Amino acid sequence: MLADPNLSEEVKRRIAKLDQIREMGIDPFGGPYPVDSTAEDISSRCDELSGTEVSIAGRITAFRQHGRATFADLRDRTGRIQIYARENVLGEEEYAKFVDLLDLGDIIGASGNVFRTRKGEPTVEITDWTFLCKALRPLPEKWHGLTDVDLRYRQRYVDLIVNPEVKDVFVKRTKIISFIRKYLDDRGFLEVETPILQTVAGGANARPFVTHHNALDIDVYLRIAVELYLKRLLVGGLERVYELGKNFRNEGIDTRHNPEFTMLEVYQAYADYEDMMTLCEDMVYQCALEVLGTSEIEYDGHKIDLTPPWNRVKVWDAMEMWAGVSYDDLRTDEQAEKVAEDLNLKMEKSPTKANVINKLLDEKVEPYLIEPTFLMDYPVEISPLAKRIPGQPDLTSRFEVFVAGKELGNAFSELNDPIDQRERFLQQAKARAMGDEEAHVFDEDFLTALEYGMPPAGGIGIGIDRLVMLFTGSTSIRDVILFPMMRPKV
RNA sequence: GGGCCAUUAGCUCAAUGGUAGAGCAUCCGACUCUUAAUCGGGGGGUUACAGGUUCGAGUCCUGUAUGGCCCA
Repeated sequence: MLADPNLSEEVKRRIAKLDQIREMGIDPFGGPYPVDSTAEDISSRCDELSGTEVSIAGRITAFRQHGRATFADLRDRTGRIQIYARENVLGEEEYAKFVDLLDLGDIIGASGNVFRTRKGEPTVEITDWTFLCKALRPLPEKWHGLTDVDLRYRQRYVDLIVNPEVKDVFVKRTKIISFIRKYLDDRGFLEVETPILQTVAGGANARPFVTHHNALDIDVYLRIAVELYLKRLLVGGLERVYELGKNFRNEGIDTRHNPEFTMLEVYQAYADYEDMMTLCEDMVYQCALEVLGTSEIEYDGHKIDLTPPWNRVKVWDAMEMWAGVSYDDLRTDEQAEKVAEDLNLKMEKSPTKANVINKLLDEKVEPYLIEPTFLMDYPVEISPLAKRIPGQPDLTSRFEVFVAGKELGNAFSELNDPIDQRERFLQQAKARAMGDEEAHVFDEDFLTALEYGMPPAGGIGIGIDRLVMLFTGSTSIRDVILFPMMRPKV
């Protein structure tokens, strides 16, 4: 940085100040500081603390100078507090240091006495202060903050400094995740960790990232789901397991997709997809009460009540209602092709029965599911890991759950018949051979596991980023991921 | 992948094809209860990048880069 000849005047000025500060025997980058209060403490207990000495630390975000007295804003993790420096309190020399050496963005430690100004503002009149870190770059404008979305995502640290509401989103995110852990732990679920580097990336329709292990000299994939590993644990007798972690899918980036995202998967032996519906609606509802203090959320102009029970609609009923297509119209690939043509569907994949059904749901059904809704009983062709419904072998005990037109989760009664599972994998292999790169890969070891016997189970996957979007009113996934994927700047 | 839009001072934004500006930040001066403090004065620009048209381009054209929105 120091070698860069194109430094702005402001940065040059601040670098020059470093020497000045050091010459005075002060370390501009400080050390530990004995903090005993926070901005929030002082604001909320101002009258109680009035006249007592407090010690605080944080970043200076505004100055209001008045000659021989200066007000400044100091931000710490809890918020903003006003500090007041007066020449006749600090002495001429210390006050001059405060005015001349301190810049917006610097981090300081300060101690002084709490009081309330005439206008009622909780304030610390400082008697002593020290540099904890000199900032070499200036902060963005105080009023508009940083609005350039490109910069906000690339330099989230600046975004967090100047746009306080950004932090609120991520605090909520953390609370949501903590709540989910507690909810599941309390019900006897065991949190586990399964491989992120996998030699067979299964459990979902998606293209994986490929990397290479040098010592073994083999390509490995970053996981696209944890499903097949968690079900191996059901075989092993871990009857209630969950994993909360990153999945990676090699796909485009838009307002709903980031190549790495956070997923929750839960498996419960001796349960089925009905139990997963109950778990899903209850967990999300309780989570909203805990984190938001209400079960009513507002998202994208919609008022949505998360109170159970949520709507339950069968896929084929929804198809008839929204797309005007019935089960009998879509029995074969040939019929599917005709439907795609009649409805003028723009298919990016070949118009097979499975692809046309997916497309119809995507375009004609899902966007209209605003109230929390379980869309149930998916066709077997697009549900290769779900159990068939007894007496209706073309359908599976599977649901996807939608809120505000967005998919929040996917769940089913887990297929535990190893022979049927083998056939499903073979079907997927066929689709793969036909060029569908997102079709499931054949996993022989998973079949071996099933052959040892897996208890009947319900399983659910919930997209945590989507849930956080819903709870925070964010319309872009990038607003709920601290460091979203960005193309590198040259 | 396609279409549209954006990119100008550290930040937020202006500027009929004709001298690149404002607010905040910064610097100098005044000011001891301000809070977007106020008042006076100053400095700061490869107009994203590379070409082209033109007497003259921030502005028009072509391409590239990054981002956003919509479509697929």
